[in-house]
Amino acid sequence: MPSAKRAATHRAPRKPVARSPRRDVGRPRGEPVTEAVLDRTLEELASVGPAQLSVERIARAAEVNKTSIYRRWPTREALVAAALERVLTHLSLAQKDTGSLRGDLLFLGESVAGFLDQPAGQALMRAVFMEAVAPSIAALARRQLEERAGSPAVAMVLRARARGEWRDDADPKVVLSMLVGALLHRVALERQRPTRAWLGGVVAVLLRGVT
Amino acid sequence: MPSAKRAATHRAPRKPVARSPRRDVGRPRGEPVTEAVLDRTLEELASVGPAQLSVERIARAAEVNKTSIYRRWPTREALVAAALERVLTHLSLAQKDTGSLRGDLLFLGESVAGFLDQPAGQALMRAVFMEAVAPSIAALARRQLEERAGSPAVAMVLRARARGEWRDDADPKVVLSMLVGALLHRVALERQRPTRAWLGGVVAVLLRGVT
DNA sequence: TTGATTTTGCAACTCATAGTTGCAAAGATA
DNA sequence: TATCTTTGCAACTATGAGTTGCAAAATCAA
Repeated sequence: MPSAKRAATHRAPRKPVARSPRRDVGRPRGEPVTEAVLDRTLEELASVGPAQLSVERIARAAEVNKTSIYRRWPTREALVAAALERVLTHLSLAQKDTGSLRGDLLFLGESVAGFLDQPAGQALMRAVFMEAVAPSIAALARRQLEERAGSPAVAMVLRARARGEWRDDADPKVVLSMLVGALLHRVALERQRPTRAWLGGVVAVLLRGVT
Repeated sequence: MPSAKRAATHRAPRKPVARSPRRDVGRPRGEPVTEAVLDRTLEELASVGPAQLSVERIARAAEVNKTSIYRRWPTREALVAAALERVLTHLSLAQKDTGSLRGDLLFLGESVAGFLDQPAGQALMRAVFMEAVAPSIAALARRQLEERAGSPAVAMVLRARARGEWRDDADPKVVLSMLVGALLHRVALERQRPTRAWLGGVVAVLLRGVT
């Protein structure tokens, strides 16, 4: 029974103000716990969605006590936000200079499609489309996505422009939103796999539209 | 205190089997109640999203007792499904023969954009992107959307083909998904209004890609 | 007007889950 | 070994989903 909340007996406390805990002593905070919980959260998010997500179920699945979750993240929303934030910070869309705009577009499309196929991608997509999960995290997601997806895309367009494959009046952001949007339509609305043949059709239209 | 659950005193009941209630007598089921509840449900769905949707709050907002809701729809999911189903059955995308493919595409795009601007459109979009709301209704939504959006689109493509504005190897469904997908990207991800200028940029790329 | 029939509001329940609290035990450092 | 922090555990409160029984209201038919 250490450190009664006031030690009301004798010897006044050294520091009556709330001191911040020092992190170099004591049992270390288990990284596996944090990781396991966030992983499970993502899986729940991807499978049942944010509406049916249950902290107690996550705790059971991660083999961790519920209190250990609430000690790290104050609310369910914060937990979801943390899980999504981790996805976002680890997100990096691959880019490659294939030598042709067609090749670059195909590569980018397959990269996005691959991400949307993972639990993290599913979870993120749902979160972004539902402001309600957590407005702040949805905003962050939009910012990060724009940033991460933006720079490879800009580079791609610059290369294409140098090769004379990109007309001046075609807005890169519009074209990118058409590619990604078509993928969203295919995956989330039609619930069909974005096959190579399908992606080829999209890229063909974009190519003619842009050169 | 009428109709004790068995009338255990005298005179055996005429029909011991459970008879279905006849609908031509008694107090009629209030249509305003149903309408108000579904309207409020859509608003809730559009504003706070399916995750935070509360039946009790809907009941308060619709000025109806909670039990009256549960007597019509057995669960929260069923309520959401009913609200969305009503949207779907009332959904009809306007179509118009403007005389040119560019005009037709612009009109279709603005029609979709207008729908996405309403609460019903917001609610539907969220539901479709979250299988978790109700798998069955999400599936229905996809089917209906394809059906409703498909036929105007097919007519549009036929007209364009007759005018020689549509090349044979361009898949109409792909092009449609690019248009709608770009709109989704713009509205849900970028959270920006699909202005006429922006829509013009999309249509310009599509036009060149398709002719 | 009365009786039969159905819907509605109301209040009181059960149950699951979000979130909290106090304490003892488990690890870690010095 | 002494100190410190994290963890598990059990018990708690609060809220909202979904249920139930009953009285009042509304409708039609005799």
